[in-house]
Amino acid sequence: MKESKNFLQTIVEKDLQSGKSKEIVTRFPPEPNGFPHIGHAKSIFINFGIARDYNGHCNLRMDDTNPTKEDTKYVEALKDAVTWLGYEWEGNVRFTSDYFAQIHKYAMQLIKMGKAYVDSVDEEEMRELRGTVTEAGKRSKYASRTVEENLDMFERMRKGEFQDGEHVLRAKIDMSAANMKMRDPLMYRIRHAEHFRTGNEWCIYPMYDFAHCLSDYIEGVSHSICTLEFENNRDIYNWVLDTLELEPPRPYQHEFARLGINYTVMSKRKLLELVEGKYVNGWDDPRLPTIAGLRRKGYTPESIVTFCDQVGIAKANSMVDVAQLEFTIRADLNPKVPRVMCVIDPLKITIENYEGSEELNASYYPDDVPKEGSRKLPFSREIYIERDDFEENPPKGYFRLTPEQPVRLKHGYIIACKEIIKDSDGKVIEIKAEYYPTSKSGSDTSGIKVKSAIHWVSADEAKKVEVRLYDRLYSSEMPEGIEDLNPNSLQVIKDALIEPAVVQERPDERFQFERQGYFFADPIDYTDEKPVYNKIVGLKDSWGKKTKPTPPKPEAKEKKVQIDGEVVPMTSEQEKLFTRYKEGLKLNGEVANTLARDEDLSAFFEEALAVLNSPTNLANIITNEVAREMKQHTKEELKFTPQQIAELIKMVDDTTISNKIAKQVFEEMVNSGANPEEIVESKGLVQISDPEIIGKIIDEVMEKNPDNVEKFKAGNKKLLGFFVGQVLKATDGKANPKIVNQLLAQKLQ
RNA sequence: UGGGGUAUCGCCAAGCGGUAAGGCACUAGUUUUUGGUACUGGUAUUCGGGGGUUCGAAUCCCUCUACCCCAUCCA
Repeated sequence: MKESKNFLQTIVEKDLQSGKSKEIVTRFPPEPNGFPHIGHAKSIFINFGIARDYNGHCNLRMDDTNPTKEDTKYVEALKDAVTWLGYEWEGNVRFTSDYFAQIHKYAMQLIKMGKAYVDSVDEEEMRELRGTVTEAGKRSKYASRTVEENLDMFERMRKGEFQDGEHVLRAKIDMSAANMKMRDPLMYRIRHAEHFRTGNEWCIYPMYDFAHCLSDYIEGVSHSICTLEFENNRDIYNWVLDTLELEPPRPYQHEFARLGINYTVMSKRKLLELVEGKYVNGWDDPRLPTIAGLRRKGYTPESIVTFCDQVGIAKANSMVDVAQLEFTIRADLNPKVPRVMCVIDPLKITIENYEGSEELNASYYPDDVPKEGSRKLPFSREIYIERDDFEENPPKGYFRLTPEQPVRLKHGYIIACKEIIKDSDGKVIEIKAEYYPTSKSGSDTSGIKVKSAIHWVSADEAKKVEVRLYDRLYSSEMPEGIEDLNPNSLQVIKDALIEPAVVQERPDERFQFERQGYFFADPIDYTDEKPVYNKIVGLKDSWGKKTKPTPPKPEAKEKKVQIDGEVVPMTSEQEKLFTRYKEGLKLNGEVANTLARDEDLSAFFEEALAVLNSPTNLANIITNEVAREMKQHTKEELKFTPQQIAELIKMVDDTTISNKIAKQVFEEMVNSGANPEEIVESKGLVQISDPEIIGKIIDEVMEKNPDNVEKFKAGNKKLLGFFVGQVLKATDGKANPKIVNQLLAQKLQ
């Protein structure tokens, strides 16, 4: 776990501490109607991760309330994804369909409570009656059906007496609710369809909004974590559980932002389009962000979990850079996998002064990877190197083979170019070279310095393999559709050449092909006759970056010019109040403005003012602190009175307490409703203004932070705030900050 | 045009009235028989804009702006 907590962990800890939750129970509740992708991985990571972190448990539940879309093959894929990522669900896999009978009972209970009714308008009419975002909706005439009628109708719905769409069960909430979701939401609809688990047992199916909260409740879920788009549904979630008056403990819903990654797509619809349109080769195409695709490409579950951890969990919609994902797989594989040599685009080299052959001993791992293992590497007169590793007219900074520049064959000898052979088109087809017999790796006495070591394979012993080079699926950072597809996202190299040990010994399934990247033996197409390797990710390539600079990222978007909108004009009433506050009471214009525009605030102010004639200080605390409390709570919930605020400010006025203490006292008043004077007395909050006492504390603080004293003296004036903070902390906030500031400025000179 | 959210570096993201964490990316250097890795440094005088409160504001208040979600018998 990272050091900093995410907001869900904060909530969980708070709930555990307050006793709101006795035990942490989460659930991963996908609808089995599509293949899981890395977005699901994030949800799995969050739900299973939180359960693990707080010694709770996590259920795997298939939210199978819509029989027309779901299928058991998706159930398997989902289970597989969870297991692959290294998590275990509690008990059996749960299904919402397991709870159909119970959910049905709850529906009947709601009907009996008069909180649900059978509606019989058609879809179009229902939409009209629902109203719009700005206009209230209206209830249909069927909303007035009696409990008996509703019970009877609902029973007949269940028995299958009606066609799809003829009737629905709706919650009776509020057709004029500002939250559209609360305008009598549907709870059951008729669907004469075969369900993949319950078959034809039911012909009515609960809607998400009714089934989800109850399923969570039935399973004893404590924290129901979902994505942001369900924020509006939270009201229904709570309404159902509250209205049914279910025994505690009950679940609470919390939302986080779904994962977005650039250069790819995550929506079910777009993914389906790619697969069905054959733009990719099935759900496990390595270019896809599906779990199956990532897995086939060679990603490890560890790297994906790490990725989820690194990108964090928050409520801001965001788009993570694929580079972050690529980093996690490199970091995971680097210390784990063997290094081998594979030439993808071969160029023949004949070493003219070498006769015979030999076997070089080569470690699978570089010195900085503490793993054991080596193989024999055949070396001979004819070898292949990467075409890129020779340049007749090298650019500046080129370290590889050139007519003038020798290079080391990794694990082998240093060679130098003698002659370049070209075909009729001028293309280099072969290099005649010579080697330095004394330069053998490990026993080099030649004294020749080379700028780099390149990979190679021996011509006779190298094995032909297929290598599939994958690049990002889309060329656009935020792809819209198939027109943004990257035409070069897949490059199949049929005849790459690999050193023999890799396919003969098969020491691993993942490798680093030296200087090229990480590769994975394709789990499906690989055969001994035709080995196939998928490129997982390339190595970081700072040379490639220099030579072919990627199209410069659209440069830092300019700071948007902010246009001030129009401020709503004041009513004449407010205008009058404003003038009185500003002119009469000499209040700051902004403060007067805030006060005048808010009826509750101004009323509160007037009452306090009647007790204490200190308009400025009263207005300040009321437009700030009191305003905050009034925003967060209803008037009835407020535990403090205007008179008490006046009392508080009186103590500020006569310098008994500082502004800072006043805020502390106010917090206490908010919580306990106690009198300010009592709070000050019982907590001994009287302000310390004695320069001698404060001076001593300052000395102590300076002694404890000599480096910061230095920094301050060196010119880091920001640190004054740090010192003030330390002194205040040492006095529990009681030191008079003005005096602290003065004294500090003197002492730190 | 209501309601619900969100805004901190190129991309993520901590922070909850007292010195602007961290990761990716970028960049400079050291090590290196991978132009890899590792290591060391550099990267936000400023938190969407403007005001206000305070000794002190990314954090509290007011206001404006931008983006996302909501009017499926989908989830």
